[in-house]
Amino acid sequence: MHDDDIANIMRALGHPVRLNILRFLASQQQGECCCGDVTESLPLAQSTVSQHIKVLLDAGLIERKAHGTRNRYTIRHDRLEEVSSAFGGLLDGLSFRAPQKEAEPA
Amino acid sequence: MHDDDIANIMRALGHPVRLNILRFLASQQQGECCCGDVTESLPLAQSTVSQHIKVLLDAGLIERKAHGTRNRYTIRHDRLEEVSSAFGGLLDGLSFRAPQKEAEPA
DNA sequence: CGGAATGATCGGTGAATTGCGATGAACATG
DNA sequence: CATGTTCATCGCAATTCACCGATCATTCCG
Repeated sequence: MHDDDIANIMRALGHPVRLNILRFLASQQQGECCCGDVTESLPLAQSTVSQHIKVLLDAGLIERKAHGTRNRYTIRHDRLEEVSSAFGGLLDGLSFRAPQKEAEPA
Repeated sequence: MHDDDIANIMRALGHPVRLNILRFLASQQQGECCCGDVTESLPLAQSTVSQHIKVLLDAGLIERKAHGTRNRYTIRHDRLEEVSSAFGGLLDGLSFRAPQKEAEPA
Protein backbone atom coordinates (compact mmCIF):
# COMPACT_ATOMS: atom_id res chain seq x y z
CA MET A 1 0.00 0.00 0.00
CA HIS A 2 1.36 3.36 -1.02
CA ASP A 3 1.35 6.53 1.00
CA ASP A 4 -1.43 7.93 -1.12
CA ASP A 5 -3.64 4.96 -0.39
CA ILE A 6 -2.91 5.09 3.30
CA ALA A 7 -3.52 8.81 3.37
CA ASN A 8 -6.76 8.31 1.51
CA ILE A 9 -8.02 5.79 3.99
CA MET A 10 -6.90 7.87 6.94
CA ARG A 11 -8.78 10.81 5.53
CA ALA A 12 -11.85 8.65 5.12
CA LEU A 13 -11.52 7.68 8.77
CA GLY A 14 -10.87 11.27 9.71
CA HIS A 15 -14.44 12.30 10.37
CA PRO A 16 -16.46 11.40 13.45
CA VAL A 17 -19.63 10.82 11.45
CA ARG A 18 -17.83 8.33 9.28
CA LEU A 19 -16.54 6.49 12.33
CA ASN A 20 -20.09 6.40 13.59
CA ILE A 21 -21.36 4.97 10.35
CA LEU A 22 -18.74 2.26 10.41
CA ARG A 23 -19.60 1.38 13.97
CA PHE A 24 -23.27 1.33 13.15
CA LEU A 25 -22.67 -0.99 10.24
CA ALA A 26 -20.60 -3.22 12.45
CA SER A 27 -23.36 -3.41 15.02
CA GLN A 28 -25.99 -4.28 12.42
CA GLN A 29 -23.89 -6.63 10.50
CA GLN A 30 -26.06 -9.67 10.29
CA GLY A 31 -29.31 -7.91 9.46
CA GLU A 32 -30.43 -5.27 7.07
CA CYS A 33 -28.43 -2.12 6.91
CA CYS A 34 -29.51 0.35 4.35
CA CYS A 35 -28.92 4.05 4.03
CA GLY A 36 -32.17 4.84 5.76
CA ASP A 37 -31.18 2.94 8.86
CA VAL A 38 -27.94 4.80 9.08
CA THR A 39 -29.68 8.10 8.49
CA GLU A 40 -32.10 7.45 11.32
CA SER A 41 -29.23 6.88 13.69
CA LEU A 42 -27.70 10.24 12.90
CA PRO A 43 -28.84 13.87 13.11
CA LEU A 44 -28.08 14.44 9.46
CA ALA A 45 -29.99 14.63 6.21
CA GLN A 46 -30.22 11.57 4.03
CA SER A 47 -28.17 13.18 1.29
CA THR A 48 -25.39 13.97 3.70
CA VAL A 49 -25.28 10.44 5.01
CA SER A 50 -25.23 9.17 1.46
CA GLN A 51 -22.26 11.40 0.80
CA HIS A 52 -20.35 10.06 3.76
CA ILE A 53 -21.18 6.55 2.69
CA LYS A 54 -19.73 7.33 -0.69
CA VAL A 55 -16.48 8.43 0.89
CA LEU A 56 -16.27 5.14 2.75
CA LEU A 57 -17.12 3.28 -0.43
CA ASP A 58 -14.42 5.09 -2.39
CA ALA A 59 -11.92 4.29 0.30
CA GLY A 60 -12.92 0.66 -0.08
CA LEU A 61 -13.90 0.34 3.54
CA ILE A 62 -17.48 -0.73 2.90
CA GLU A 63 -19.38 -2.52 0.20
CA ARG A 64 -22.71 -1.90 -1.44
CA LYS A 65 -25.01 -4.70 -2.40
CA ALA A 66 -28.22 -3.87 -4.20
CA HIS A 67 -31.16 -5.54 -2.56
CA GLY A 68 -34.39 -4.73 -4.25
CA THR A 69 -35.20 -1.10 -3.74
CA ARG A 70 -32.76 -0.82 -0.89
CA ASN A 71 -29.02 -0.96 -0.78
CA ARG A 72 -27.39 -3.07 1.82
CA TYR A 73 -24.04 -1.92 3.14
CA THR A 74 -21.46 -4.04 4.85
CA ILE A 75 -18.02 -3.50 6.22
CA ARG A 76 -15.21 -4.94 4.17
CA HIS A 77 -13.34 -6.86 6.79
CA ASP A 78 -10.75 -7.99 4.30
CA ARG A 79 -9.93 -4.39 3.62
CA LEU A 80 -9.87 -3.60 7.29
CA GLU A 81 -7.20 -6.24 7.69
CA GLU A 82 -5.13 -4.58 5.02
CA VAL A 83 -5.58 -1.21 6.63
CA SER A 84 -4.61 -2.62 9.95
CA SER A 85 -1.40 -4.09 8.69
CA ALA A 86 -0.56 -1.03 6.63
CA PHE A 87 -1.08 1.13 9.66
CA GLY A 88 1.02 -1.22 11.73
CA GLY A 89 3.73 -1.00 9.13
CA LEU A 90 3.54 2.75 9.16
CA LEU A 91 3.90 2.93 12.91
CA ASP A 92 6.71 0.42 12.81
CA GLY A 93 8.51 2.56 10.31
CA LEU A 94 8.11 5.54 12.57
CA SER A 95 9.22 3.81 15.73
CA PHE A 96 12.78 4.33 16.79
CA ARG A 97 13.97 4.85 13.22
CA ALA A 98 14.06 1.25 12.02
CA PRO A 99 17.76 0.45 12.42
CA GLN A 100 19.76 -0.53 9.34
CA LYS A 101 21.80 -3.05 11.28
CA GLU A 102 20.38 -6.43 12.07
CA ALA A 103 21.40 -6.27 15.72
CA GLU A 104 21.25 -3.45 18.21
CA PRO A 105 24.38 -2.43 20.11
CA ALA A 106 24.82 -5.19 22.65
CA MET B 1 -9.85 8.60 23.37
CA HIS B 2 -13.03 9.96 21.86
CA ASP B 3 -14.15 9.74 18.28
CA ASP B 4 -13.31 13.35 17.74
CA ASP B 5 -9.75 12.83 18.89
CA ILE B 6 -9.33 9.76 16.75
CA ALA B 7 -10.84 11.51 13.77
CA ASN B 8 -8.51 14.43 14.35
CA ILE B 9 -5.45 12.26 14.37
CA MET B 10 -6.62 10.31 11.37
CA ARG B 11 -7.11 13.53 9.51
CA ALA B 12 -3.62 14.63 10.48
CA LEU B 13 -2.32 11.35 9.08
CA GLY B 14 -4.52 11.73 6.04
CA HIS B 15 -2.08 13.56 3.83
CA PRO B 16 0.89 12.01 2.05
CA VAL B 17 3.12 14.98 2.75
CA ARG B 18 2.46 14.62 6.44
CA LEU B 19 3.30 10.94 6.30
CA ASN B 20 6.51 11.88 4.55
CA ILE B 21 7.38 14.39 7.20
CA LEU B 22 6.83 11.84 9.93
CA ARG B 23 8.98 9.33 8.16
CA PHE B 24 11.67 11.89 7.60
CA LEU B 25 11.66 12.80 11.26
CA ALA B 26 11.87 9.14 12.16
CA SER B 27 14.86 8.64 9.89
CA GLN B 28 16.70 11.65 11.32
CA GLN B 29 15.79 11.00 14.84
CA GLN B 30 19.14 11.07 16.54
CA GLY B 31 20.48 14.17 14.80
CA GLU B 32 19.21 17.60 14.00
CA CYS B 33 15.86 17.91 12.39
CA CYS B 34 14.65 21.37 11.81
CA CYS B 35 12.07 22.79 9.47
CA GLY B 36 14.69 23.58 6.87
CA ASP B 37 15.82 19.98 6.67
CA VAL B 38 12.28 18.84 6.13
CA THR B 39 11.67 21.54 3.56
CA GLU B 40 14.74 20.50 1.60
CA SER B 41 13.44 16.97 1.40
CA LEU B 42 10.17 18.08 -0.14
CA PRO B 43 9.14 19.99 -3.24
CA LEU B 44 7.19 22.51 -1.20
CA ALA B 45 7.65 26.02 0.08
CA GLN B 46 8.90 26.54 3.60
CA SER B 47 5.65 28.07 4.70
CA THR B 48 3.71 25.09 3.46
CA VAL B 49 5.94 22.67 5.29
CA SER B 50 5.63 24.74 8.42
CA GLN B 51 1.87 24.52 8.05
CA HIS B 52 1.94 20.76 7.79
CA ILE B 53 4.23 20.59 10.78
CA LYS B 54 1.72 22.64 12.70
CA VAL B 55 -1.00 20.14 11.90
CA LEU B 56 1.15 17.34 13.22
CA LEU B 57 1.96 19.42 16.28
CA ASP B 58 -1.70 20.14 16.95
CA ALA B 59 -2.50 16.48 16.63
CA GLY B 60 0.17 15.83 19.24
CA LEU B 61 2.13 13.57 16.97
CA ILE B 62 5.36 15.52 17.08
CA GLU B 63 7.09 17.83 19.49
CA ARG B 64 8.92 21.08 19.06
CA LYS B 65 12.04 21.91 21.02
CA ALA B 66 13.64 25.30 20.55
CA HIS B 67 17.32 24.95 19.86
CA GLY B 68 19.03 28.23 19.28
CA THR B 69 17.79 29.81 16.11
CA ARG B 70 16.43 26.49 14.91
CA ASN B 71 13.60 24.36 16.10
CA ARG B 72 14.18 20.72 16.54
CA TYR B 73 11.28 18.40 15.88
CA THR B 74 10.87 14.90 17.16
CA ILE B 75 8.24 12.25 16.96
CA ARG B 76 6.23 11.68 20.10
CA HIS B 77 6.49 7.96 20.45
CA ASP B 78 4.38 7.95 23.57
CA ARG B 79 1.56 9.47 21.57
CA LEU B 80 2.11 7.04 18.76
CA GLU B 81 1.53 4.25 21.22
CA GLU B 82 -1.74 5.78 22.23
CA VAL B 83 -2.77 6.21 18.64
CA SER B 84 -1.84 2.66 17.91
CA SER B 85 -3.96 1.26 20.69
CA ALA B 86 -6.85 3.58 19.93
CA PHE B 87 -6.75 2.49 16.34
CA GLY B 88 -6.56 -1.12 17.37
CA GLY B 89 -9.56 -0.58 19.57
CA LEU B 90 -11.43 1.00 16.73
CA LEU B 91 -10.73 -1.88 14.39
CA ASP B 92 -11.61 -4.35 17.11
CA GLY B 93 -14.92 -2.63 17.55
CA LEU B 94 -15.57 -2.89 13.85
CA SER B 95 -14.59 -6.49 13.51
CA PHE B 96 -17.32 -9.03 13.47
CA ARG B 97 -19.66 -6.88 15.54
CA ALA B 98 -18.27 -7.60 19.02
CA PRO B 99 -20.73 -10.22 20.25
CA GLN B 100 -22.72 -9.57 23.40
CA LYS B 101 -22.33 -13.12 24.60
CA GLU B 102 -19.14 -14.19 26.32
CA ALA B 103 -18.77 -17.33 24.28
CA GLU B 104 -19.34 -18.03 20.63
CA PRO B 105 -21.63 -20.85 19.55
CA ALA B 106 -19.55 -23.93 20.22
C1' DC C 1 24.42 47.35 17.71
C1' DG C 2 23.91 45.73 12.64
C1' DG C 3 23.38 41.97 9.63
C1' DA C 4 22.17 37.11 8.53
C1' DA C 5 19.69 32.96 9.22
C1' DT C 6 15.74 30.38 10.68
C1' DG C 7 11.11 29.60 10.76
C1' DA C 8 6.26 30.85 12.48
C1' DT C 9 2.57 33.44 11.04
C1' DC C 10 -0.33 36.46 7.95
C1' DG C 11 -3.06 37.33 3.78
C1' DG C 12 -4.70 35.55 -0.41
C1' DT C 13 -6.26 32.13 -3.94
C1' DG C 14 -8.19 28.07 -5.68
C1' DA C 15 -9.80 23.53 -4.65
C1' DA C 16 -12.05 20.32 -1.71
C1' DT C 17 -15.28 19.19 2.13
C1' DT C 18 -19.49 19.40 4.66
C1' DG C 19 -23.90 20.28 5.02
C1' DC C 20 -28.64 20.95 2.87
C1' DG C 21 -33.02 20.49 -0.07
C1' DA C 22 -34.62 19.03 -4.54
C1' DT C 23 -34.56 15.97 -8.29
C1' DG C 24 -34.51 11.65 -10.67
C1' DA C 25 -33.54 6.71 -11.37
C1' DA C 26 -34.66 2.04 -10.04
C1' DC C 27 -37.65 -1.06 -8.15
C1' DA C 28 -41.77 -3.16 -5.90
C1' DT C 29 -46.69 -3.39 -5.67
C1' DG C 30 -51.46 -2.61 -6.45
C1' DC D 1 -49.40 1.34 -15.84
C1' DA D 2 -49.67 4.55 -11.68
C1' DT D 3 -47.89 5.10 -7.08
C1' DG D 4 -44.88 4.88 -3.29
C1' DT D 5 -40.28 3.87 -1.41
C1' DT D 6 -35.45 4.13 -1.31
C1' DC D 7 -31.41 6.49 -2.17
C1' DA D 8 -27.72 8.35 -5.35
C1' DT D 9 -26.80 12.50 -7.40
C1' DC D 10 -27.11 17.40 -8.49
C1' DG D 11 -26.81 22.22 -7.51
C1' DC D 12 -25.69 25.56 -3.81
C1' DA D 13 -23.70 27.99 0.34
C1' DA D 14 -20.34 27.99 3.91
C1' DT D 15 -16.33 26.37 5.71
C1' DT D 16 -11.90 24.31 5.66
C1' DC D 17 -7.54 22.86 3.26
C1' DA D 18 -3.33 23.25 0.59
C1' DC D 19 -0.28 26.06 -1.21
C1' DC D 20 2.21 30.27 -1.96
C1' DG D 21 4.97 34.70 -1.22
C1' DA D 22 5.81 38.23 2.16
C1' DT D 23 6.60 39.60 6.65
C1' DC D 24 8.05 39.56 11.46
C1' DA D 25 10.15 37.73 15.66
C1' DT D 26 13.97 35.39 17.50
C1' DT D 27 18.56 34.22 17.85
C1' DC D 28 23.33 34.04 16.64
C1' DC D 29 27.62 36.35 15.22
C1' DG D 30 30.73 39.91 14.03
